[in-house]
Amino acid sequence: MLVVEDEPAIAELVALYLRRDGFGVHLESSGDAALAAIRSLSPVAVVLDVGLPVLNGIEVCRAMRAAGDWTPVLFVTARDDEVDRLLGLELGADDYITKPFSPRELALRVRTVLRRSSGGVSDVLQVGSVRLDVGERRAFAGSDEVSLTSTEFGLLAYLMKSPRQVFSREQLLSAVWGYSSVAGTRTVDVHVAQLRAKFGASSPIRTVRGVGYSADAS
Amino acid sequence: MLVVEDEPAIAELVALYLRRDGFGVHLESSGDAALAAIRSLSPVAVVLDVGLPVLNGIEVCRAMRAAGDWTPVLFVTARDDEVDRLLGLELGADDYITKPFSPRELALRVRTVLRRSSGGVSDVLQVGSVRLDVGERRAFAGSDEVSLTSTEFGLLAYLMKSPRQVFSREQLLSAVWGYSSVAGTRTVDVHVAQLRAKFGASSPIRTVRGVGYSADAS
DNA sequence: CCCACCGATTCGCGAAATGTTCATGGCACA
DNA sequence: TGTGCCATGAACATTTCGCGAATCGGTGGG
Repeated sequence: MLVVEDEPAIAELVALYLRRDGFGVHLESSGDAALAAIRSLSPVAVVLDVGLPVLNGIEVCRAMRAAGDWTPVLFVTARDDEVDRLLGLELGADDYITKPFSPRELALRVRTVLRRSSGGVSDVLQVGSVRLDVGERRAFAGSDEVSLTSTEFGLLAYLMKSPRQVFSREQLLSAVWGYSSVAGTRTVDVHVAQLRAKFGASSPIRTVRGVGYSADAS
Repeated sequence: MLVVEDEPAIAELVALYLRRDGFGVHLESSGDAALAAIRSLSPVAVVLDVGLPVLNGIEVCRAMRAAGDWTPVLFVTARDDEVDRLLGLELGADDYITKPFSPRELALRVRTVLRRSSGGVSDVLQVGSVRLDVGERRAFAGSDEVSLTSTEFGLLAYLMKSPRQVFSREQLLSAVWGYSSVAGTRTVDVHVAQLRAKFGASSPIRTVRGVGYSADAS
């Protein structure tokens, strides 16, 4: 997954959410660097800001297509009038999203674009007997479905994306709740408790005293 | 394969994608030239822009049908209300797609149209006990027919094309209402409520709080 | 054995998302 | 031109969820 965006703050935020959804993310800030990266990295999809300086997103996409590269592209546009330009010309895109967007929305669209272009592979996470279908937003304990809220799902998904890796409460807050969150670190505990209650004995969340939590089979 | 489109940029792009899919593509930019080309080339299918100057797409199709030519036609329309006109006129259209469209989507539909016209298979979507005949635009709950408006049908069909996949309200608006739609996201809710009311207990629409909706059996 | 610290759990409030109803206005069709 | 259907958004009802505070439990060090 390649993200091309010249505003570092936005780029970081987007990367954060995509990584949380299990994508390997590489960042670029200019059009020509993007083209080089696309050639060398062969990403599964490209998130492309239209308003790049010098070589803009549309031109990058056109160059890719002209070179025979059909990697899925998702455009990010700043304003509605840019949308109109998109509408007329660049049908080479697979989807677009308008700023300001919620990172969650972006991640959803990326998955949709990938599913459309690659024939319906939905990404499934599994740790122990717990299974998470990210595309369908469903959770299972063995064969029983467990109903999770949005936050619970995001938290569990983030942990399960990196099994056995330990995350601090602060890490989890910024990753799952976002940078602008005002929630206290105790809130993480509450949701962990909630998850454990819902999964019972098969709960995959391990406490690492003095450090944080991790998703683990045992 | 004949593509009739008066905007050169779009025509070129569409041709690019169709050729990539192995079709031989011929381009025309006006209605009367299209009719001549159809007679002389006998294409396997025609991609026809509704908004052509002078002789528009609908008239071209009507002329073809009147002349006994039942070559599959895929309409490209700029707006949803044109869709209604298409359906109301009950032309021999085999499918339609709204601008702006993803070229991938177009290629997909062309293949579907060709398959249908050669094998006579009408595509039917089914989730749980709800069945949607896309070709005839009819909906059924079990064996009972349910009467849907065109917006309701479009929404339900889009959801059922990707069962269990979750779509945000924004995604649904883009896909069903069109990119240039100005409708608010709550409008989606209203139509979901309509569909649920019409299908009652067998409603296939699942709410995913904080994310959106999906079509689902359970 | 006691104390301090950390984590687990419960509870209630406030906020946000969703469901539903209704009035308006536009558009197609007669 | 009149009629009726339907999309739309506002308004209201309802449910759900996030969050912090308080309490309880457990663990390890002194």
